[in-house]
Amino acid sequence: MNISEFAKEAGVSVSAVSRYFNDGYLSEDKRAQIEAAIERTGYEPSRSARTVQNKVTKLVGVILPKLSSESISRVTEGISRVLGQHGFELLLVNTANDYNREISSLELLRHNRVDGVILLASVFTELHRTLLSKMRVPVVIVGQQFKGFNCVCHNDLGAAYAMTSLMLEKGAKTPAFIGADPEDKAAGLDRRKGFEKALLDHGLTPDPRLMEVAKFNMDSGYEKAKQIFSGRVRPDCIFCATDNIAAGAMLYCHEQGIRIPEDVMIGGVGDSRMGRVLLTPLSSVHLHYGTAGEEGAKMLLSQLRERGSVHRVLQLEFDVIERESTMRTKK
Amino acid sequence: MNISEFAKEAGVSVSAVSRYFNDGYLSEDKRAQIEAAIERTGYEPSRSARTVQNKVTKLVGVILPKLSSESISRVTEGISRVLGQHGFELLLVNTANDYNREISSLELLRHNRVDGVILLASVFTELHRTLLSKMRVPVVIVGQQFKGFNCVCHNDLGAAYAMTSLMLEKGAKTPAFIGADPEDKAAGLDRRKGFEKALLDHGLTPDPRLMEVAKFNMDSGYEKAKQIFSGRVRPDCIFCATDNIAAGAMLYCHEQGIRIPEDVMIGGVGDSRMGRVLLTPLSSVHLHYGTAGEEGAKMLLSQLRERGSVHRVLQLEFDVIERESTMRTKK
DNA sequence: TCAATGAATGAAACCGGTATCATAAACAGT
DNA sequence: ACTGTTTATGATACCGGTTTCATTCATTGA
Repeated sequence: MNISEFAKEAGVSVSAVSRYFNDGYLSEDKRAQIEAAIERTGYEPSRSARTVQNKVTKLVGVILPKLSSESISRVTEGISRVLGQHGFELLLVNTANDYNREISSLELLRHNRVDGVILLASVFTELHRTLLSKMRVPVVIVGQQFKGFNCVCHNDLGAAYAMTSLMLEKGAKTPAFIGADPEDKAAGLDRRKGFEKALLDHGLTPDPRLMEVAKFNMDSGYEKAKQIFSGRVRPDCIFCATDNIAAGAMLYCHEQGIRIPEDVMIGGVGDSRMGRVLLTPLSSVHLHYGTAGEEGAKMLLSQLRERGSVHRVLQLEFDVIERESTMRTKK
Repeated sequence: MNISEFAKEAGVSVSAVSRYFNDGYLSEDKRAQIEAAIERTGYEPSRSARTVQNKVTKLVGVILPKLSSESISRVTEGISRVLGQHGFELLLVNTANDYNREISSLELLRHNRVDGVILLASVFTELHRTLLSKMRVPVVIVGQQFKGFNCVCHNDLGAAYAMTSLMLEKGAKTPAFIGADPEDKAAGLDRRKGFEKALLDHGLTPDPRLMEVAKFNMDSGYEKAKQIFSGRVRPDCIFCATDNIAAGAMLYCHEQGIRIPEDVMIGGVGDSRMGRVLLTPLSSVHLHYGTAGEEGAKMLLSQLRERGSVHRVLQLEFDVIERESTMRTKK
């Protein structure tokens, strides 16, 4: 059923129906007639037809590298919470960590289809910059800081610094590091910088033999821990850039009979649910993923209200959560 | 830029441009002219305008109760994989376990906006049936079996039966059960039935004092384990309807010095990543969540091709994964 | 009493596309 | 040369809405 059929059914003009759905001048009786007709027929105006005219889709594109990650799903949940409250829906694009798909989905959303975009990317390139600045709709980046764009990010450096310091202050002298791809500025580079800064501030020098780069999963953490422990220098604590990596490292230690925290302390970042039930409960840094999603969504909404307003960067702080894996008594 | 401006820019007629994007008769030179003009201007036809005409949105609505669950995110990943390959995108609706939002999102997607719907619901009511049968677009239900509709589900009963049997065959005589809401037919009711059937087939009778219903999280599993162990009858194995519940139960046992698997075996369902790194690695049943999502998407695509084809139900099988938590030697 | 104001109304133009249609040109068959 | 078929083309109606516009009608103020 289209608007003119419906108008006939309701005994009013097409314009009146349109006004009903768009808050125009309309007498009470017509309003009532239309409401009654809706009750009878279940009529609902076509979204696409409306969009042709007023350019509003009430849809926000969310581009993410994968779904089955606790941090990402928490962010997305935050996004959907806030956008839902404002009558927006989510167009989800899962790039499956594929650089090309990330680029092509940006292309896809460039003109069309969505009112705004929230991007959860890990690695940013020049092509990103080019595409992002060509976007016709507002964009907010969550989880990374990218100059010249609206961002909601975490204090990754501070988080790594805090966790490393915690271990150093418990007496660790030969700290190891298992990090993530440094191309990923937040989880890779900044967390490494935080680790290194903590060492320097405590009178230690980072030892490259005790520093490894892992992938974002447990198995990789396991492998890198193995590599570190097969070297000459034996670490007495390991800072891992993510909880998943830490879990892998912990698994290796348990297998080898290396005691946690007596022989080696382990600290992670992310405060994942898993960390609490690990072989040894894992000390970690809680990042406010849900809040990041919510704030990202709010930022997008405000951009939607006043286009071209100044770019803002919101950095969220963190909480250190200490559990058994760093609970040494000695100072 | 709209189609007529673009047509002028390319030096061809509006019809030619439309034909270019819709595979009609078109000479090679015009095709080339249009391609060149696209290169210059970056023109792309408006989705909404096309939709008004041909009623196709290339959008599939996915309704789910939450995002931050491993099983759900794996299913969704499977869905997005298959739909993406066929040029569809996902309109995600997160109902946050809110019954009303589930209903209202079905209403929302009823006429408009999407070409099809994939529903991951936990509890089905009569209202669901009414709404679902009123849908103008094809619907596929994933994770539950709901008579008269297209479904992709797991063999929940078989999975529970297999895991329980595994423990019984290792000599367990007083099995306990921590299940989920029986309103949830798949994870609640069927898994309980599987447990009970395994007992009966092994000459045992289910003992209501050893059966509890938990929420879908660790804390609840912890509480219910506590409740069971504070009763008179002490179990020698616990079958838990989900890995999360099992993790909570395990946590309680460790705290109380109850040894796993020596004093009590524990088995779960879902084969979550967490299970592998628990205090005691957890035996579980692997359900093919990713495949379920993929098959659901394929089922929807085939419905989209031939509307009104017969309803089908696809039940996926499972794999029992044995880990330490049930590794007793004695028969 | 009469102009001015503002609410209410429907016809028609318009949004940005697609589909239909009549027509032209090119080619083959006889 | 004449007809029939295929390819190619642009004007135009149409999809289902919104918005503009001129017009009517009821108030209000002077």
